[in-house]
Amino acid sequence: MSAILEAAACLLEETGFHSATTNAIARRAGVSIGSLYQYFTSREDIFRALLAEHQAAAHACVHRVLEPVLAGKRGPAKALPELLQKLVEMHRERPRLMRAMTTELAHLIGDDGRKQEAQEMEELVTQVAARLPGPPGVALAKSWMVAELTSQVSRTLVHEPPEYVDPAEIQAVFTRLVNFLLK
Amino acid sequence: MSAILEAAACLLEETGFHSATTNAIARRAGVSIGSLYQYFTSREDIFRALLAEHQAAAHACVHRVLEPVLAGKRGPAKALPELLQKLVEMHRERPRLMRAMTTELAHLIGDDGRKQEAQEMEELVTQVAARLPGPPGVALAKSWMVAELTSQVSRTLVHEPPEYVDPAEIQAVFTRLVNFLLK
Amino acid sequence: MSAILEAAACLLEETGFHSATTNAIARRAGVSIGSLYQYFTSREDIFRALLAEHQAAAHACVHRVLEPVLAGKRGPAKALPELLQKLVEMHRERPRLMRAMTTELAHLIGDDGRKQEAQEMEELVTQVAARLPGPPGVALAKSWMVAELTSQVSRTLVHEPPEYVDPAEIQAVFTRLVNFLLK
Amino acid sequence: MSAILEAAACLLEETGFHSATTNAIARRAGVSIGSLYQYFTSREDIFRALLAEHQAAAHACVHRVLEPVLAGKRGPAKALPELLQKLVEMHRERPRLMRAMTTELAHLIGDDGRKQEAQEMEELVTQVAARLPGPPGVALAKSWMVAELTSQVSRTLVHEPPEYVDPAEIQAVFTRLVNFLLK
DNA sequence: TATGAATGAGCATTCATTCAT
DNA sequence: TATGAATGAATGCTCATTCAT
Repeated sequence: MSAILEAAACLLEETGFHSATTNAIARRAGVSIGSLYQYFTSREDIFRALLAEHQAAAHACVHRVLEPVLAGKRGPAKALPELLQKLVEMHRERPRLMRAMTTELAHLIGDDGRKQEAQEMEELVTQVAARLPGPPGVALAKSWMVAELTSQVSRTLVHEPPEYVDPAEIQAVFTRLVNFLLK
Repeated sequence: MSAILEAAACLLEETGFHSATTNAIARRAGVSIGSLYQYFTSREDIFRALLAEHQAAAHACVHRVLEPVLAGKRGPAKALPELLQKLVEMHRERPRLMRAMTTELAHLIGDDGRKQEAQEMEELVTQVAARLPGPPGVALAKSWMVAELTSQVSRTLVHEPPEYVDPAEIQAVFTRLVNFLLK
Repeated sequence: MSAILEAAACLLEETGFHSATTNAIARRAGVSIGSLYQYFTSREDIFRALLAEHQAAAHACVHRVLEPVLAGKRGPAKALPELLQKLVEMHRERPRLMRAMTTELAHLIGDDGRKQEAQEMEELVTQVAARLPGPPGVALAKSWMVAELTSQVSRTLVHEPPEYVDPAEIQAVFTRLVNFLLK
Repeated sequence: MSAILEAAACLLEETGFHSATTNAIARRAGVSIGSLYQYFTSREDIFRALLAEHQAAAHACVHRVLEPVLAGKRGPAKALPELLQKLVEMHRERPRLMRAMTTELAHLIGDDGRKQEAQEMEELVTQVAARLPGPPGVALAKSWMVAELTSQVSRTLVHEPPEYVDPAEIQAVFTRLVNFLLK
């Protein structure tokens, strides 16, 4: 099963979603298509599983960094630059695969998937907001904005790095921004 | 030709990329497939044209708002909240189509397309940065960050609006952020 | 009209029957497809005309050499080596075109075309046989055999020249053969 | 696989290359198009296989008759009339199919195929020539000429039989010719 | 007479999926 | 449980031909 997912991931990286046919995946995984269909109900199912795997990894990454914050043991303004760093590292592990997931597999995320992801984000955003001073509505907006910023910047930094901007300066500006919003 | 593009757009909105077959597009556009292939060299070509049309519209929108800024007649910190507003409006015009473009059509944007888009953004970011006080490297990073934030927030606000956050507060926070960075 | 035929011939030479589409022929000939269909009723019609043109040329070639023979002014055994030579020269003028005609256009020669060609050959074979000594049945068979041999050898000599055989020897053997049969 | 080839052969015989579509072949063979493409990579591939099958049969026929000649157990002048006879019989088995192969399928024989066929012929011609008296160059030319004559006459005798010539006389003339050249 | 945009029947081919072994 | 040959619906695309201008 994980062999199948890995095969799908490799083909995705190497030649794209289009040419990652079920037969190709099975061959690459060293199993028969019959077996492939014993573990996955359809081609989409395979890629959705891949997506879920990635999402889980991302969540683990986020939670690992944010746990001390949620536990009140660390200020969010301190943690977020580190989170950005960790997310960048995560994307950099298999950049082509990561990119393929957000471009070629984006259409597989149904409304359910989107809703679930939104809910998980809501939880985090809300909890961080709760630790912020000021009116709750404002804190929520700030927390949400930081979340958006972090995910967007981490992705862009890996997949469309702006060559004309110094990454260190981006980090610095990000840190100042986070301090401005979350203090 | 525009009838074909419109047909493709409608099908994309209604039933997705997958079912927007060339025959379906032609039928919807009221032309024969033969004619369709007189104007477009392939199915992909149609959708790439659609993408280009959208990109052009987005650029027009951005330039309209930013022109006074680039001309030195208006401060960027003032203009950006308005830009956010305009972008949101643009996305809201045909939200399903807009969404489909970034999910189902994302894989059609080749490296060339990405490069071109990056270049156009670089130009804008650089010009705005030039009007900012402080060291150029920092100004560049700030300008870039605002650009990322604006595009991300405008998209999310339309396609995954966080129900638990007050949009007005988001706008307010965005404005404060922009003031913080671009002043 | 001849411009169209020439265009068809060129495309046949250069890229084969398959890619010699009516539109390509018209473009190459510098006329519109509409005009093309004013002169020819169908694509096949064009190529059949080309074939007929070639056939006419071949017949002219044969008759030019054989006329003195039919007029009793020359012995067939003398004339045939010359005919072989002339046919080879004809094939060599545009070898690729000639070859394409016998491979790619062969299927366009319907039963009618075949019948007509056979008739024209019959006439010639019969007339030559009439000038031959011996029983008529035998003379006919000899004459026919020489005709077959000449057409086959002239074609092969140009299109599949056997590198391991000396062309001069082939000519010599051909001459001896003709002398053996037609004297 | 052979069912597919047989189906292709039948359709070729009955309605020609043009109407022998892949779907028609599959239907006639009693398999799905999917299966057809499991055994052959393309439509052309099917017909090329058919051609190869025929070529193999022809070679078997030739070798069967010529083997004693090559082994020195029989004179070539004796064997060739028999070879002509066998080739005629071969063509007569499925004349329409045979004819279709040389007209409708001729364009599928690429330069490689032609080269290979030429080589196989060279081998035979050379070996027969080696058994002939006289200078090698002349023997080669004689041997080649007989080969050309045999293939041409056998084909024509079946597909364009000259009604005005007595087949028996043709055979007789052929025999005398062969005796003249190969003795 | 010339034009060329429009037509659409028709074809080769793909690939997710099934099911008998 | 594993296999992989067989399936066939579905699709992108071509190109000879027409006809209004």
